[in-house]
Amino acid sequence: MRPTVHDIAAEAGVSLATVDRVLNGRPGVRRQTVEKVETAVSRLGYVRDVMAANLARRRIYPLVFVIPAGPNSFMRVLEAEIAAAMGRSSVERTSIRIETVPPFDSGAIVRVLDALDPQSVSGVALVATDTEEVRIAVDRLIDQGVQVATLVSDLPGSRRVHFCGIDNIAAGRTAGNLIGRFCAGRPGKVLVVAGSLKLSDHMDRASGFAAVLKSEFPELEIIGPVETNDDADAVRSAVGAALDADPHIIAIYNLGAGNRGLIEAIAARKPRRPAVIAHEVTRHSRQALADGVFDAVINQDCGHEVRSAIRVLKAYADGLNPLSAQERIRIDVFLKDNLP
Amino acid sequence: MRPTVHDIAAEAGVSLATVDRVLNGRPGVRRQTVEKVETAVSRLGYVRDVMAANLARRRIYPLVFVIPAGPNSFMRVLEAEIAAAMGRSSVERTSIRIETVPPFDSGAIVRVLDALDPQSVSGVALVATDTEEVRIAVDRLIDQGVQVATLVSDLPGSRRVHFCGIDNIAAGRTAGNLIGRFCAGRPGKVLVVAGSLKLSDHMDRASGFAAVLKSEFPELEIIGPVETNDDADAVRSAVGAALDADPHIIAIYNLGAGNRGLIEAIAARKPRRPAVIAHEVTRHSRQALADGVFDAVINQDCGHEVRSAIRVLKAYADGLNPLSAQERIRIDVFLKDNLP
DNA sequence: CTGTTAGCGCATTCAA
DNA sequence: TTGAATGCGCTAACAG
Repeated sequence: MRPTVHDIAAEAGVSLATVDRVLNGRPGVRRQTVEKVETAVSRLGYVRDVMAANLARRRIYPLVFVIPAGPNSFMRVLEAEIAAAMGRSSVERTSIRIETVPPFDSGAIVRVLDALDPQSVSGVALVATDTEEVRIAVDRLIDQGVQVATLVSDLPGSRRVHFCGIDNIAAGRTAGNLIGRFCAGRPGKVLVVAGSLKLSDHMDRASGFAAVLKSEFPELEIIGPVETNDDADAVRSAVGAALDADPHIIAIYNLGAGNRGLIEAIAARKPRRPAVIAHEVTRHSRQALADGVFDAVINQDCGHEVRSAIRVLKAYADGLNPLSAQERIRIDVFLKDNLP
Repeated sequence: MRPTVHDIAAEAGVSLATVDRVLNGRPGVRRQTVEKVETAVSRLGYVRDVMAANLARRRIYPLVFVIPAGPNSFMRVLEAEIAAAMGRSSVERTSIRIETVPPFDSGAIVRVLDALDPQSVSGVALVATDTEEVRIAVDRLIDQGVQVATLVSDLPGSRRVHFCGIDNIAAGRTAGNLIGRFCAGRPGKVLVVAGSLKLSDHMDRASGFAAVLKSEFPELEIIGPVETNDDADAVRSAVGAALDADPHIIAIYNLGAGNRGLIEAIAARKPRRPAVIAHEVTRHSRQALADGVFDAVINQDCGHEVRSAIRVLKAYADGLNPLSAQERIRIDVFLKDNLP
């Protein structure tokens, strides 16, 4: 039988309320008493029953997710995952709100962040654009006692408590490694397509990719990255133009969104067949894998990211820090055969 | 505010105890009353608070894991993950016991299964060998009301409630696809190494691999699978002999364990450098990826598998069925760059 | 600074 | 066949 607060109280010779105060780090207890309770705790090996605690506390965690609006399939999947989490909110004791903002619009993010009432929201998860004004807004929320985590794209230099996403440098390296092996020693050029270099995840992928090609596959030369703002039409014309202009392009790495445009540009230039790697499993990329248009897709499990964000935000709101192993998001590699 | 049993009781005009009886499907309630309660439930949209229920019930779930003993690194990692779960058992309300049995020994598995007291264990997870006697023992447990899930390797034809593992046919296909692309059209032979074809996961991988090579990479010819009982020394000599005997082997797929032997055999035959794919991230395979001896490792997250097994077994013990999306185990592909 | 007491939402005796 | 009362482990007023 594991020990309860009653056992601690008896062992320490104090009342339940005092035990509770110590356990929750509330003020109004003498040092002496605190220590008595703490020794009792460690002597009996007490661990609090979180479920009972939450039940008694009737605590709910008001959480806000700030994500880009627009047609980006990945972001829509992300939104669906957040919606799914809202469905579980009664059992997880959360109250989740989604705020969508125009993509790449730091000002809009800042406005949403600034409008938040720090009294009535315990945590915020946002897909950040990497700009100074967002950094300031995030740090201000932190100062107000709101827990903030970045989602998908990080905000380096800010004081966000956690980043729920993948190591994007490693993701870029992985893409580079795959492209290099798929080309198998054949020399040529690789077109790199990005959404926006104002996004730290895109920056990171580009640099990881370039590093691997330079050191391990020097026979491959990088063209780009060309910026498309994650717009499918822009991707289509950029890729089309590059392909038409340079017959030595034997591979393409799209490290941003707009896969639909990429697929169209390649389809229009059959039977030419570059090695292609893109990011995120969506309706389009899934189809492209099946059709043999894409060779591999690098993915982050956004369901996992959302669940992780919720766990992390709740934990920090309770003054605990989460177990890192559980919260690390994998860099998935999908071929057509191991698609989930 | 979400409705509670009190609200249901008031709405239906009955007492708490009656509501509870209906909710838990216990006998001793008139049809009339049952219906009154059920309409109240659906009208108010009541969902039971699982935490409060578990608190009141003081329920713990006695679980048994049956896994192979021996030096197989993957199994030792699996064991460590189970041990980690035991550490969480106070908060997860489980009581976990590990039973190790000699590898590939159906008789030993059956003995452990038969010795279980169905009254005092609510669920069993086992790494199954695919034989009739194990199937019978499992089905008998099921008949006795014990929930049984297979772990890592399935037991087709049995009535186990769940398989906690990957789709091994798809895993084999993935390996085939990667090997095919890494060879990039170059004709040659591929050596396939397996542990035991009495393991359904090994069988499945071999067939998936062969199917892809046949249909998509006909220029590659399969040698094997050679059986090694997952013994590293056996793998070393088998691979060494094959490599020495046939200079046309340009790739190796080890779909079983014993990676240490594989690494040694290849290292002894430098600078010959076949494309190599193996399974499971362990100390050895991790090092081999870093050294460039392995090109890719296909992995199943056994931490996820263990956690999933626990969730699933608990759910079935409560008469619920688990959410399939959360319980699907991914087929991970790791290069040296995206290793976790 | 410390203790008493009344719940949180649910399950479960024990009576009726 | 039904209901009243008690308690799970913990928190939070409210007193003292």
